Amino acid sequence: MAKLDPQRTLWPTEAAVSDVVGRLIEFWGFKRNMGRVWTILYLSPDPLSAEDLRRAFGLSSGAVSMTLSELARWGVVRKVWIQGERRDFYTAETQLWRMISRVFSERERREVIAAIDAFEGALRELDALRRSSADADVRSRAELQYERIAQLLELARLGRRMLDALVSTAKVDAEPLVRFLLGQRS
Amino acid sequence: MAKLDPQRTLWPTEAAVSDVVGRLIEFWGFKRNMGRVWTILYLSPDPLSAEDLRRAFGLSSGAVSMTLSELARWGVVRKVWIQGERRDFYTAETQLWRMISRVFSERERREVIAAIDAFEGALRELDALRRSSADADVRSRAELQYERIAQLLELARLGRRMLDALVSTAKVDAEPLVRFLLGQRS
DNA sequence: GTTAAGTTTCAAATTATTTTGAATACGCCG
DNA sequence: CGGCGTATTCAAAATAATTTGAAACTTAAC
Repeated sequence: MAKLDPQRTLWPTEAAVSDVVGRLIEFWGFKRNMGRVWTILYLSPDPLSAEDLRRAFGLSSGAVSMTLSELARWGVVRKVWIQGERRDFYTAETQLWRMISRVFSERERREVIAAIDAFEGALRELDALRRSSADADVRSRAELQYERIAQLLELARLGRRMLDALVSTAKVDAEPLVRFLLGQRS
Repeated sequence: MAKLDPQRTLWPTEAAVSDVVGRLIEFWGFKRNMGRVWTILYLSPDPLSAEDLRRAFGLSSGAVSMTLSELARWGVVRKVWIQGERRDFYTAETQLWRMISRVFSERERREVIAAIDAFEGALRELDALRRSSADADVRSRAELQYERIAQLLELARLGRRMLDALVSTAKVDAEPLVRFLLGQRS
């Protein structure tokens, strides 16, 4: 019914771009197929069905289903209703910046916060130790470790601030950050 | 000979911190053991031998050797000579910021640059296509893809600028960047 | 209510990564 | 040179991650 043009085979540029995005994303800790599937949706003028994607990459139906639902969980792909079509169709989120900030705020932030907690806990224990231990060697080792872990903590907090800045910037508009970075180099 | 105190067993804080760093680093695309080993070296007052590390984590000698040489390749761990000791000893790079910027500049940058190249190549092809194709549908699809890939390219370039800023900042001193980020939030 | 197209799930198979440990290489010392 | 203590390498084993495909499930249409 919908005048979709379910392309059978990928254009060379589509193949190349989806591949490079897949690689980038894999490097980033996601599955390569997530990047490839997202890219094809992103480059498609119309929403595509699971079947279209299956054909495009020669994946199994199961793999496509799982990849799509994972992409949906990250909010980078959406299901869309198409008038008079039985099957589901999918589109990519096209606001790149929003996409990235969502992932940052959900995933990276969680990791960094866990690290911060662990560092803080370790600092507390080492502080107790350096005050209470009878053994001078232990005290001095605790001292050193305290200093070093404090450094790690500082770094982790910097990371958290960066993520927060990125995310809150993205909520409004990417421009300010972009402009800052441009300025930085000149 | 050297009055090292090759601890047999890790302190709880060492175990906890090395674990969390391992996780963070794994998340970042390195092996967990790289993070754990680096951390123990970082928290040690004296250089440690491969054997010390093997014992600390219960790894095989092969694994330790490989982990250390990988860490050395990334420049985050160094071999040190110890007077009158036969075996090799290792210390961690303690300048965290320098460490990170080295990894960024070598690894992330490579990836981003590859992506930029691929995007530029795709844009050239699509440009040719939208000018030359006889088929209006093809032209309009090429048009759309051109726009979208241009977005990706812009993003990738932004990423490259961020990495460059980070790295060049780190070369001198992390402070400016830190201060900027603090300012950003206030 | 039944059928059929489409989707999701999940255990098993495949594939990729990491670890082991024995063999080999290295380097120092007498 | 030869022996000893270590370090490195690498094929095989273990483990982890991904993919498959068939069965179970959902939902729209009749």
